[in-house]
Amino acid sequence: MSHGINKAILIGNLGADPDVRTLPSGDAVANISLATSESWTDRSTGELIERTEWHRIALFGKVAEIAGDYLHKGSRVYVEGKLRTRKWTTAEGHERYTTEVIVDARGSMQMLDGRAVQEPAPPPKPEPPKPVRKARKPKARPEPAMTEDDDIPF
Amino acid sequence: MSHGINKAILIGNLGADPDVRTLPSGDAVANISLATSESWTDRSTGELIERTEWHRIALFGKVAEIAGDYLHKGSRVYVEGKLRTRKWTTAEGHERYTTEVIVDARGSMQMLDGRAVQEPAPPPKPEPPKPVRKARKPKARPEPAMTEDDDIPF
Amino acid sequence: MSHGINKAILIGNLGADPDVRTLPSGDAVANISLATSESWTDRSTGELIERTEWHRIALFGKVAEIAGDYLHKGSRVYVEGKLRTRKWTTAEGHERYTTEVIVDARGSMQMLDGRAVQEPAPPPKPEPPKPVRKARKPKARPEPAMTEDDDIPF
Amino acid sequence: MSHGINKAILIGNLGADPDVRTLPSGDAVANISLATSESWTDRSTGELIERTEWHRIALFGKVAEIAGDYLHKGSRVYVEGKLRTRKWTTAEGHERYTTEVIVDARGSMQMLDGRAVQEPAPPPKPEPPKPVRKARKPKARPEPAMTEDDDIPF
DNA sequence: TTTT
DNA sequence: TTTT
Repeated sequence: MSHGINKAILIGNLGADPDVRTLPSGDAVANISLATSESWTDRSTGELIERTEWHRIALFGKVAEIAGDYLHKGSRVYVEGKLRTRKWTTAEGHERYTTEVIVDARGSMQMLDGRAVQEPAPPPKPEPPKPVRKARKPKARPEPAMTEDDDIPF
Repeated sequence: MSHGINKAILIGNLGADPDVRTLPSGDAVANISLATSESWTDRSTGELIERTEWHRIALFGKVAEIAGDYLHKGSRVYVEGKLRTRKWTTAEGHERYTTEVIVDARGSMQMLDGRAVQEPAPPPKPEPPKPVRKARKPKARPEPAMTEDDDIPF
Repeated sequence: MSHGINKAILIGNLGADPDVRTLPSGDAVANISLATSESWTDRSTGELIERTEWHRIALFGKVAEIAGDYLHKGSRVYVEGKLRTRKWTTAEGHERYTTEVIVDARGSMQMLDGRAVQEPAPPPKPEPPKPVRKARKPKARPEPAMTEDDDIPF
Repeated sequence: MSHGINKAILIGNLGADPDVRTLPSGDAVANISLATSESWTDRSTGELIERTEWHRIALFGKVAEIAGDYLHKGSRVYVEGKLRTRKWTTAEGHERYTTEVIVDARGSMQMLDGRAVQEPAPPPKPEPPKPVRKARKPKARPEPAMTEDDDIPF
């Protein structure tokens, strides 16, 4: 029952370790800062220009736990989510707006670094929460066994 | 030579007529405010919730001109671009950040309303041969009348 | 636990009414043929060229029911799904491969036509019975109640 | 002037080295076979299922040359292009259809392997700026030396 | 500020 | 035919 599409697709590297917290509901939230960059050659000078863009990403639920467990500063990830601009208040009481990419059960995150454990694509779920509490400790998890038996058309 | 993907895909409605300006370079810039909305049923109350998200879009060049010529308040559009957060200064001299979706020659915009002239032709490309046919010059045609006797493989 | 991204995003018009069936499991499957087109000006002749591409889409579950209820020949839709190439056998016993865009609970479909609800379809023509289910008559659904006073940043 | 969106976004691994050819026009074409996979846990048996999908990709022009120079069997890549189903004829004179993802100047390809490196990042900070700086000319053979020491605000 |  |  929604009209409209709101989608962001990013591939970039984390500027710092994820900031993981647990909501009162028990759900995890992970905030990460992701850098994407593009470069081009200046037409007049001929020099190569590079520009880096920083994105604020907020992951919720299962994907937040995975982020907390496996991502770290420098990690390269694929992220798919939706844009959300939220209002917040500075310490001085001033209102500010920040735009983030929200990755919940409808979105997805995938690690693109060498070795990594990802996540099964879970079905739809409603919405992301808000209030935040404390961080949680990352835990090392074993690699899951994989099976296969594909039909290969080509 | 860029590493990273920075992509936003939106379908929504304009909250107001486009604000079109001309840069010193002569290029056009169109700013639009786009609403996307999503809705879901609250699990506890069972009531239908709707949430609207507003996006700032900045179109450049040819696509900005098209926006200025054909879009208006209420128009539904598809927009593909990249995220960019830029710093600006308030009248009081305070710094602020705003995130926008930039639609330039690498991005695209398409009108989804009834009648319409859509997107500018894509950049140079070495296309492979294909079943091709001529089409009439556009210029405000009535309805897309999307039925044809194209060769349908299935 | 998946590595890789497999995503297709299409906006186009249906070449025919959806073909809706019910699986033994009771789940619905809707097959639609979707046309997307692109056009460009030939560099040498200067004439406008248009090319139409036809896509086979298979929708599953809830979205298949919606397709059956509201889509018809000519409908414009947004579709997001994954590519799948499947093997099938011709009446003569020859193997063939067909690539489709699969839209399941992880994908999405959205109608882009003005009014979602179309007029009742014409009476069915005499045809041999099959595991085919007629698309249900469009039922007028209640307008989603507007709630929420979204915080509007701009 | 095109109406419709036809987009495919894939991240996967090459099943074999690229097949690169030169068209009569002098343009390069590279064909690659890309595997994406998804996995899930079977609800009844509880076992982990994995399914691999193979995609045929045809790259044209500059991106085809890059593919030929740097990609090889096993390479992980991001690919964005459009779907195209083309007719061809078997040695026995039978018609067949094959769907491919076409990556031309409007599409894009990015290598996700090896040294697509991250760098030592500076300490975190509150707000997202956006620096622009020069980067060195890329060299043309060995490895795409995709690395930089971006200034990271977080 | 949009739209359904 | 890839990868984890």
